[in-house]
Amino acid sequence: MALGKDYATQECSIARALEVVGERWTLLVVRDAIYGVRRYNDFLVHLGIPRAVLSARLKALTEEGILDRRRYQESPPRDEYVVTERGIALWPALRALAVWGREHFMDRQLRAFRHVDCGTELGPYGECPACGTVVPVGDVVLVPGPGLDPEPADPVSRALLRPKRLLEPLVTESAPTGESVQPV
Amino acid sequence: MALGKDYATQECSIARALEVVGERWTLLVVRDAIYGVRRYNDFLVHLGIPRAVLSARLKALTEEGILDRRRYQESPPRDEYVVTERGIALWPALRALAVWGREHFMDRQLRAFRHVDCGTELGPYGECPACGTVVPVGDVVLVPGPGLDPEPADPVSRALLRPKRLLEPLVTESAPTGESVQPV
DNA sequence: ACCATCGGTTCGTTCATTGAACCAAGAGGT
DNA sequence: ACCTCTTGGTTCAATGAACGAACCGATGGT
Repeated sequence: MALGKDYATQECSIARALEVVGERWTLLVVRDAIYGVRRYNDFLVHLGIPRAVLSARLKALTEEGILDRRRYQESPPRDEYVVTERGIALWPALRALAVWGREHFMDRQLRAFRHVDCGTELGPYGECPACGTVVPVGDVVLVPGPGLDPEPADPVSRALLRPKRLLEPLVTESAPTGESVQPV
Repeated sequence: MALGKDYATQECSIARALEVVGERWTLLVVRDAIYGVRRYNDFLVHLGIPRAVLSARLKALTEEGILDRRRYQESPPRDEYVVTERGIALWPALRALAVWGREHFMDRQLRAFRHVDCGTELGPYGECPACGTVVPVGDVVLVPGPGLDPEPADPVSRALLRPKRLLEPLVTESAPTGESVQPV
């Protein structure tokens, strides 16, 4: 989708990749999908993305085989978007971007990624320094760091305040009406 | 530049990175800079990018410390854009994108990256399988593969038909060599 | 004097993004 | 039956970015 008209003249697999995931928001959608976000509304509130753009991105990512749209209940028919192997394969690229962004543009660490087997923080290539192996995405735990807003507005960010294994579906506390919260 | 307005709400180093290099064309400019492209006109013809967009990207990348603009001759005053350490640090991300793009969307291999010391093709994380070390970008050779157009239109693509060490300034047919310029 | 090159800027058109409004199919309560 | 809420969208006018062609200015060559 990403403007194939021009990138197509490039004989380069980087350009080819960017045609697929180079558009605005796209990589953030994939990131969220790997974090376990699956529902339209969760993407919406977590990303703060316009609805029309989200619909377009989900559609394109599904067509490219990066997300898989599937029915998760029939009663009111509802679909969820689950990241595929092809989408999971973007993890090294996302991780490299995260390492670069943190190294060069962030003053504090927001989150860390740890190997679920031993708790060791992953190295720059997604490997576990203790075990000496590349850790599969499903064996990575996302743990919140000290620099994170302790009371974010959207339920997805709140769910991510607790350690979260990647790829596992995210459960948000969907509380429709009044209940106990807010000690100021 | 890259739409900080919205991504800024994201507490995430991936989003932060994409604010800097997530705009259209930006990562391809960085790729070319790592390949050794330094001159405005070489970027222009190799990327097929509109001049106004190229000017904006070079300016933004320079301001972010990813490129360094420096005078390489005085007679007609001419500047070149040289990739900095911060830009070189994007190499793992570019490489991960290239691996993903080739794996999932390309039928043939266009180029290969080899370790200059031993000629071994790099592994997915930019490591040399033979030497067992991560290869610094300056020790990588870009070699053309079989699927490449043998007679491309622009001089930059033609120059890249021969093996080319990364980071070394690219010399095109018409351009004189910048002999006095030495990296640090 | 004339033309070419390099590195841009300017400008009108086209295309994508944005945000607000609207829509529709259940589900649940009264 | 009726009203209302939730979920997952679509539509639309306004804005902003990208595109491509034209133009510009400094310099060098003939």
